[in-house]
Formats: sequence, C-alpha cells, structure tokens
Amino acid sequence: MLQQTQVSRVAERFEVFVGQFPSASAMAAAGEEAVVAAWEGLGYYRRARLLYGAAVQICELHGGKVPRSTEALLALPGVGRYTAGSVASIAFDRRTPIVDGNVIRVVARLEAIDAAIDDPALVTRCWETAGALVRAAKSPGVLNESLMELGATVCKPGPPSCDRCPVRTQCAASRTGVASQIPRPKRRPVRQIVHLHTILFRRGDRVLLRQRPHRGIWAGLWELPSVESADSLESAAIETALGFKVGGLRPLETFKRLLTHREVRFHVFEASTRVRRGHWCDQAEAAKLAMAKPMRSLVDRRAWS
DNA sequence: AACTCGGGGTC
DNA sequence: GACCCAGAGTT
Repeated sequence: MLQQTQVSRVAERFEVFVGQFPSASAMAAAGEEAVVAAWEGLGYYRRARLLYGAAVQICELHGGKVPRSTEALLALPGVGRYTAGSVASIAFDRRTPIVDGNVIRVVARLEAIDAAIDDPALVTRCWETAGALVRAAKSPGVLNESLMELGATVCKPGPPSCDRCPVRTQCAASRTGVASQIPRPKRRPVRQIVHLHTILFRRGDRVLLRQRPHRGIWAGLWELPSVESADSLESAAIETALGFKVGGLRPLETFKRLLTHREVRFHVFEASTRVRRGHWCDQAEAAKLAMAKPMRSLVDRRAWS
C-alpha cells in the first residue's frame, strides 16, 4: 500500500483494510474483487490485485505465513526489491538493504551525485551504499527506517533542512551548498488528453454499470458505460462506439481530472432510452463495486435522487 | 531503457 | 503548474 503512496494517505486506510483482511487466508478467501473494492481511492489498483495474488501464493506455498527470507518475499506478486527488503529487514530483522525515493535523495546528497532521481546509475549506486550501511548497522530494520525517515522529514524534496540534519558533517552536498539541487527532477512525459464520454442510464432506483477493460487506465474497475477517445465525440459517434442504441443523449456536465500520465476530460450524458441487458445496480450494490475516484463521485452525485 | 499504472499533498 | 510520493511489472 505504501508503494508510490504517501504514508499519511496509507495511515488513513490501513487499520480498516487490515481489519477487513487480517490474514493471508482471509484475503484469499475474500476474493480479488473484494480486495480491489477495499482499495478504492488509493490508486494504482494493480497493486491490490497483486497483493491478492501474493495472499493466495502465501497460502499455497508458505502455509499461510509470510515467508521470512528476502528471496521468497521477492518471488511474491507485487513484491519487488524494495518491498522484499522492507519486510525482511523491518519485520524479520534480516540484513537486507532498501532503496526508495527517500533513500535515493539521501544518498545522492550524501555523495553529491548530480543525477536525476530515476537515473539508473544513481539507483545502482544507492543500492550499494544502502547495502554498506545496513551491513554496518546494529539493527537492519532501524537503519533502513532511519534512512527513509531522514529523507521524509529532514532531507526532503526541495530545500532540505540541513541545519537539523544529524549527518550534515558527512554530507558532501551540504558541505558544498548544492543539496537543494540534488537530485535533479525526473523528466516527465507530457500528459495526453483523453476524452471520456460517460452515460448515465437510470431505471427507478437503479443505474447501469459495467466493468472496464482489463488493461489500461482503471483496469477492471466499474464505471458508468463510457466511450474513450482522443477527441471529444458527437452523440452519434458515442452511440456507435458504445455498441447499442441510445436514442438521445442529454448533456449533464463536463469536468476534468489529472492523472500522472493523462488528463481525463469527462463528458457526462444522460440517456433517455431504456437498455434491458446489463448490470443494473441499486445504491447498496454499487457501493460494493470498485470504482475510480472521479467515477465514484459522479455516480454518487447523479445516480441516486 | 522506457512506459504504464492514481490520486493527492505541497510548494 | 511542477514535483513528488516507503515501486512493480510490462513492453
């Protein structure tokens, strides 16, 4: 849950989530869709599916207990070098290094390496340094957490608080006054604009929902039937792409949401025509299905009245 | 090696 | 608006 997600965001959700899935076997029994639904709003939803896969694997291969070795952890779905090292060192006291965004920033400054934060050579160097530090530490878990905490609270992105830094005298970037310029920012791709034409079908207290394709943005999450395109579409084109007759679309609203790689422009319509087939949900049923944040807000705003 | 995958905090 | 977040998996 902490992957690419700020601790404060996780802290709001962690207790409820763990209460719902208190063990690997409980998560495996609950099923993937329940895990994704519990993940709603956290983003990067593939993590939820991978976590479910890890729970299944832990049950089938490890008797329901989280494996203690870094290698076995690394073999679990969704567990990479960072996550394996974190669990191994912090939970199981293994002498394994970790490198996250915080550690990269700390090491880049300590050693005054002028490179972008995602530069592969810098990242490799960080694993080496983190390895040397954890080998020399009294407690691997405490060392690893300390490195991250230092990066999160003192050696922050932007101007660091070197005056409060416990290792300032050992920091090459601080000595030469370049700490605030290291590491360099990651180059970001231009955000592509995507138009999402979203159609509200209502029938009494029910609304028509469907599941998004299993790849791409919001993969496998539920939505009001939608047509995605590079440009905004006329009603006729929306009907064609939708695959069934709509017979009149009334525009309701438009809004925009920014994701890391996309700018999603919503064009919301209401259809007057009745559609018989499909997944018609009342409010309680819809509440149990995983939706992306903007889609959930839209449904809550428009579907029940 | 580059790309894809959310949503929000912070400046 | 830029930049980042206790990254991993795919192409």
